Amino acid sequence: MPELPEVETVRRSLEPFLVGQTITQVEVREPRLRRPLPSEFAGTLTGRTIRAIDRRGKYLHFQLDDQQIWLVHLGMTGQLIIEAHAVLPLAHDHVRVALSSGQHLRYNDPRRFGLMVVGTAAEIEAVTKLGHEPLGKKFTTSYLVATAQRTQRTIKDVLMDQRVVAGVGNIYASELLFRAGVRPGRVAGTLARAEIERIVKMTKTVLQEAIRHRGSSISDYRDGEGKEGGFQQRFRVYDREEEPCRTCRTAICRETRGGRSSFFCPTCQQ
DNA sequence: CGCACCCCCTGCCGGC
DNA sequence: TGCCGGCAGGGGGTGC
Repeated sequence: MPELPEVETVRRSLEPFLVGQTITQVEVREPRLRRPLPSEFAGTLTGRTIRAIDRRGKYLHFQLDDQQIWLVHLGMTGQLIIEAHAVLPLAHDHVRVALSSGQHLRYNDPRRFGLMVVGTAAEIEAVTKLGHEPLGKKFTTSYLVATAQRTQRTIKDVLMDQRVVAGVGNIYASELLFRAGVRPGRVAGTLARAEIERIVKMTKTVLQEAIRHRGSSISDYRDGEGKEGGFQQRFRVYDREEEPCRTCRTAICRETRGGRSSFFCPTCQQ
């Protein structure tokens, strides 16, 4: 569910509550996430202090003592929610963390597509294998042109490949391609440089705008305090099949490839 | 190696 | 009302 803007919003919302806190107790109620949590997971986290919270792509990095990183990926339905006090476990609360402040952090994830790993930076890198940050300086037109030229995949598939650029998912891929005026099904290598340039620019614009609106809440996304985002009200194409394009009133089209939907305006996008 | 397909899991929604 | 199929923001493994 959560893409870069949602993960960044969660990071910002948790930061004031968690940085400087020591983990006093960890309860694993369901270890069967995308990768089973090892038996030593709780012991490894207990007693450590959270020095900072960083984000890389759709992953959160809780920086701990001794160069260790607690890596968290929210999958489709994962939530990290801070509670002022211990509360009774809710359905799908798989991991619960008590903090020195007396507050508690719940990891709730109905579909269990999320991931947690504790390890060094090198170990985390081997797990995540991410490309450039879309909002960073290295994500440039030249980089995306070069990447697009050595693949037969569609531009949307390339943008959603986390090894190419880290953090774009199904919603923002459709939204940024609308703004760039490029159809999601175009083969990446056939795009003109000017089109790639618009795509790179709109990737940054749309992600920044979505962060400003605290992400998109379709059904279950919430930030660390349980608050909804607002960017879903600004979607131009995502989940708007048959609805009029906000620019030209043409009906928005939906296409499915590999089980995932793409949305676009057949008039505004070539 | 690149890519298409299928799977993982639960919940919800629409149609019959 | 109830059941069933399809779909959902994620990623990974397999086999061609």
